[in-house]
Amino acid sequence: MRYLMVQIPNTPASSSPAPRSAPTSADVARLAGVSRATVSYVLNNTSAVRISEPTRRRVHDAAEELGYVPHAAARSLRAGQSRLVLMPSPAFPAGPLYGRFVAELQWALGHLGYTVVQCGTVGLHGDEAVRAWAELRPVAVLVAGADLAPQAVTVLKRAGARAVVTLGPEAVEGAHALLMDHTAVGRRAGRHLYDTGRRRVGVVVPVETGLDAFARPRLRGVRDALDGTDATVTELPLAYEEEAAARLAARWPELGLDGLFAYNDEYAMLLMRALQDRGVRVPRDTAVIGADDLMLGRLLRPRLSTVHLELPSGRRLAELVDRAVRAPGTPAERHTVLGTAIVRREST
Amino acid sequence: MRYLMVQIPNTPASSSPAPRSAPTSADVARLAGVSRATVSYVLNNTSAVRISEPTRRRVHDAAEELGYVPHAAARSLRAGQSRLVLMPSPAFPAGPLYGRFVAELQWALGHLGYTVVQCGTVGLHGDEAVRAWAELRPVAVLVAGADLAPQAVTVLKRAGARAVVTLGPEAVEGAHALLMDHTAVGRRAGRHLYDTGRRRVGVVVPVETGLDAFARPRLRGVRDALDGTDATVTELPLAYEEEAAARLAARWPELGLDGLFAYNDEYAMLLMRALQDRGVRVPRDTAVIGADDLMLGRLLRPRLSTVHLELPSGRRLAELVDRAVRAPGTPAERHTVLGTAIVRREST
DNA sequence: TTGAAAGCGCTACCAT
DNA sequence: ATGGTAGCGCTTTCAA
Repeated sequence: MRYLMVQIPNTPASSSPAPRSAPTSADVARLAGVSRATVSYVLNNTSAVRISEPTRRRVHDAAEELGYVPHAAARSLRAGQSRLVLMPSPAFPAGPLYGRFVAELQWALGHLGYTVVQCGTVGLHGDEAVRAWAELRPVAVLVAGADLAPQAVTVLKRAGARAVVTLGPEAVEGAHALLMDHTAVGRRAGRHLYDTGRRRVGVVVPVETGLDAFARPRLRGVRDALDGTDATVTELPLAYEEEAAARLAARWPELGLDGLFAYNDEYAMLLMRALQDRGVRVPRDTAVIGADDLMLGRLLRPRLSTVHLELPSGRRLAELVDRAVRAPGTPAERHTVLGTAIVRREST
Repeated sequence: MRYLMVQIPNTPASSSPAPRSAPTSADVARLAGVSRATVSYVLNNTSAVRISEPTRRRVHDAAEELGYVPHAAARSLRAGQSRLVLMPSPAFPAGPLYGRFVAELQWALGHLGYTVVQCGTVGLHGDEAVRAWAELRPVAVLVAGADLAPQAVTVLKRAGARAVVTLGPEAVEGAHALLMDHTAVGRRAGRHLYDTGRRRVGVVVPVETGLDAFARPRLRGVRDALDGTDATVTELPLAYEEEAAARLAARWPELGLDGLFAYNDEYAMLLMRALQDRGVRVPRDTAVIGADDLMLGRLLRPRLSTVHLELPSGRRLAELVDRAVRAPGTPAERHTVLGTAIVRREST
């Protein structure tokens, strides 16, 4: 292998850009004694062009020697398209369910050659947030939760997003939708409580902002399930705090409820504990069911019945994204993807 | 306001770049009847240049009319530096503690003009992952957990990262370190158990990969605290599964332990439940203490004693990053940032 | 006060 | 099989 003297790279022509030392493809070309074009061909394995084996080796060696890492921004600027998939993190604290889903999705999209990044939204108004996302020119945007205006989709698409996908209770004009119909969760729970003989059903609705998008449909699902029966539905606003749960539990006798759908397993644990502390027997006096099928439900006594949620497969979603990116013209798909199943344990 | 005919932007000179329609600053300039330079001056509020008020208005109006969003990649290419702060998400499922910390940090860095993104690491070997990060040319990288080779720091710095910060039990050569000394957690727990009269102490060590970086130091902390006393320390490997906990609980009589530090509140809940199911009385037979001070600890019966963790303030970390970015020459700082405190409830 | 133009790093077209 | 080169969108210097 030959070694050449290498110039100090990036001697700034104008003084303003901060001097940087990351080796560029020009540096690799110089060291390998070839042109920048050849470097590009070799490192990208361009099939339309044949490069001789010795040249290939020289380029690879030079790249390794310099620790060359391509510049994604420059590449996507030239390509007119990035490989970036943007996932705004939801406003509410994400549970393990969502965490696993994201991990699986990142893995699948990674294998398809995309770079997935999550970005926060805290402290930005809707418009600002969407602008911030659009500045990154992602090739696709996946939004969990429902807070996306149709206009936002337009902005993102104009900024080059070839796929905008929402995961949430409602579809948005112009965007692909993975509809997670949370009324189904409520319907399952309501139906289960009814089938096990409960007639005065309370439904916890968290007061925490950001959870509304899920809590409202879950409540409505219970109403749907019990509509036209002799059962009643009582809405129970609840903050995720011990004191709030204790206050609610104190009112339990006057509420006279014999069934409770607690929004999810965590709120169920919170309220069930408060109820037990007040002497309410579960399930005899009041049956309790949660949702999400978290580990903690199995550890409670009585073991918590729950609505198991089947989130969409990350692999399938990755394929949807890839398809949409490759054929951006196709109309927005809508899939209903939320599987639900009752897991009956001891609390109902 | 005047309107001009606007050309179809981005008529591709060569056919290869995918045709795109995002308006550029040139489009804004055309519509406003000024040069691209003027557009840049106005939209960036460049103080070195005075632009007349009417011109400003025309530019702003044109930008709004077109829905112009600047192209971050082009900007950072020109600037030689991005505003991107990269946070690789930890391999293990992140709890609410970490979630709040990240949210606070994003907020603080956002206010300083940075764009924070989290990127996954699943399915990539260490080298590949670091390369993938480096391609994005982040101005700073914040790594939680300990899996960062000194060589990785070099790669990132050569790729333009002006600050590499690790948050974890160990410092890495060349990187700023926010040292979270988890032995302190173990020491607190061990000391507390000893002070409350326990002498045969078990310490849960999760078998889940990725947790080792925290579990080992916590175990060592307990050993440190009890070293030279008449107390014994028993290491208890445990998977986060009911069956594993039941198996461990079945061995409890032969283990003869009167104190337990369960790694964190979740493992504490898991094992405490299994112990109670086998008739072990908590705290009488065995005292149990967790860590992280999660809500669920307050809901258990007996209420779970725990080691409360004080994570570093997001705002302070944001300031550290900003300082490091502005003055990249400064030597790596090391701060010890993990506050710990015993929260004694009923389980000890 | 504004405009022309260079060039950041990269890739793909068209020569050689 | 390789090299020259234009140009992606942006900012900033220098000139007008």
